[in-house]
Amino acid sequence: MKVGIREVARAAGVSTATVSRALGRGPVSDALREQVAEAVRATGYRPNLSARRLRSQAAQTIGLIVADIRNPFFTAVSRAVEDAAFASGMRVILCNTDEDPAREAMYLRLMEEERVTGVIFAPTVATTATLGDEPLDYPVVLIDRAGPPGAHDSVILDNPTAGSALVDHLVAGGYRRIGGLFGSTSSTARERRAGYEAAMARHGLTPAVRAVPPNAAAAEAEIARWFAGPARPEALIASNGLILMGAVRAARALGLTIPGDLALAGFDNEPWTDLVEPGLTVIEQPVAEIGTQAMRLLFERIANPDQPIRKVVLSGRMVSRGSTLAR
Amino acid sequence: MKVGIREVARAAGVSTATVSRALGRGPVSDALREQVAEAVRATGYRPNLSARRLRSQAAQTIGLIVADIRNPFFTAVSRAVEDAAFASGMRVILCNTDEDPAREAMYLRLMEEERVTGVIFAPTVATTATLGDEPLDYPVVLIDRAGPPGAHDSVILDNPTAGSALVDHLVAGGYRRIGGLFGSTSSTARERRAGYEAAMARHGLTPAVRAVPPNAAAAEAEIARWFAGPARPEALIASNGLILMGAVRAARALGLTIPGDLALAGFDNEPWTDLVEPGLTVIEQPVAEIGTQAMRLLFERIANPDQPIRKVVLSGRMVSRGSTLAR
DNA sequence: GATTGCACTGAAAACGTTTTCACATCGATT
DNA sequence: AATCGATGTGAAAACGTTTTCAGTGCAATC
Repeated sequence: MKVGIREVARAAGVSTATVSRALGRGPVSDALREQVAEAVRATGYRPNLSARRLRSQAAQTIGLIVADIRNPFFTAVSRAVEDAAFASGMRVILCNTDEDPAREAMYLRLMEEERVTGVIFAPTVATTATLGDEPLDYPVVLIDRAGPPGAHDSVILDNPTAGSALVDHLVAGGYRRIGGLFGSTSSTARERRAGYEAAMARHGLTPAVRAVPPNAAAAEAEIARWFAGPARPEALIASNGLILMGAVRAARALGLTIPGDLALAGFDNEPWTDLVEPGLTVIEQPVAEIGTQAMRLLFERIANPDQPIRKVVLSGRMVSRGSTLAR
Repeated sequence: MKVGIREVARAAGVSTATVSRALGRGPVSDALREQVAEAVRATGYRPNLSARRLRSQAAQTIGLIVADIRNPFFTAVSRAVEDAAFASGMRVILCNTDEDPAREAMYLRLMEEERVTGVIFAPTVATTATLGDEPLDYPVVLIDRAGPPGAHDSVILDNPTAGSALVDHLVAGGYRRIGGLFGSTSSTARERRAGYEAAMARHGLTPAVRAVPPNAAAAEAEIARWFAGPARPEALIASNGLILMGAVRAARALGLTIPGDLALAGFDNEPWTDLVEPGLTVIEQPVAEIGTQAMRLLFERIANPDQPIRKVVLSGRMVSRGSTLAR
């Protein structure tokens, strides 16, 4: 038999309004509050969250839209987001887009139908361009990837600086022909590439970049093609953890020693990067911080919808390991 | 201005009932169906899913409760679950318990309040014991970890066989003093341990097991203690990917060569296990299959609540690599 | 002693849908 | 020609809460 607030009210000898107030925070006398608590216990009542959401017009739900939860970067961020959400009594709906703009659009629409409290979103460049066009009816915080300036709050890494830092590090180690392998779908990759190119120019070196879909297999294949040609780099910078993994695989497959034949540096200080031999030099991203800051921005935006757009830029930390040993 | 089904009905010149039917699958003439579609387009109507859920008593939501999404095993499973869910028009709420029975209980209750369609759950042993006590009002499919027999559908690995297989493999390679490092919170670890012990007995060897919290740091520390003592194993079996990683770190820290000083084998064929030198011998779990099978079981249970309890046991696949090279 | 204000309570409306029920309409069957 | 069943439609009820509105009682104030 189904027990609703009605049955609780009857059991406690009060009105449903009083039950609702006793359960939430409403002005109820201590005596009645205790009666209601007892009635809840006796009846085994569980509030129906759909009904609550409908009436109170507060979904208490946030959407988290990322490329692929299996990317450890997003995994870590999502964990932080979920912790923050549940701590505030909110649910999280997780969506994987596989970097597909059509799926991004679909999920953005779905979030509208869910009447979500807000969305945390890592968009592809394609979607980024159209993001400002028609306003969504929920606040959005962009993570990892920047949107058109001034349209949405965002929390991202200082990508240009990080990209430059890797170049500087490699140059200091005596490397000159430094190639770059960057993801083709995110603004993040573009910014890292810009930092790479700026640093290369500053050092009087000619950049050599290739863009790939951000996954290990694509990166590995691209490097194989690259090394089949004449202009082989002596060092390689990978714009994220998946591409970096592809690079390691490619080096193994080609029989290249690291860093002797090819120095390697990249992004994302994933656990395996110091387990391979030699360890990989990476820019570590403050993954948990990105998630919690995104939630903070979201909550503050909700509390104060008209405040100016904010952009939190976090610094990466370079972790220097054997893969970029000075030659 | 807010647009509900009411406004659409007015725009289309029909009743709200007709709009509802035209949007769902109800008997509506083609002419009106087109009128409604046009009105929806014109008004920019988006259905309110909370209202729909409340009225139709179908949450179209499934809960996924795991220890920690950052464990690559759960990451992969969750991705498969989410793909299957969204393909069926369902939402997924992801919950991390950190192996804490209190949080498990909390989330199980929360799922009740969400009136979820069903739950996919990887419980700790502590919760497993009490799972049958009070019936939940949604169907549950257990993954990775078995519950009390006959209480819930489940999809798990053939853990005893997998555990035995690793022992057999090591014994065939000439190893005798084979230690086992097993997680302390899951029935899975227990089953793998049982397989390990059975195989050891069969080979006339004395087992040496230690239980640890299932994370890399704890495993590493335990191995350090182990090797500080007198009875050092010459091979080690780790009951999951995190513990295996801890084992590798410990070996590195202790300056042990693999497999010379210590052979290593474990579970979960994560990408990094063949990037370390030497590659690690592991039992690969069909992670995506586990997720999709779980969803299938869930859907079939919903369609037919009274069918007998089912248990899908999947086989692991041994991937033999350098870490268990014959001595 | 009447009035004000505060703290609490219940009846009923509201949230935005789907579903039930009743009723037309119409072609096919008796 | 009357009846039936199938099909399409609208009015209104229902889903389970929260919130509004209108009190009620009681202590404090004038």
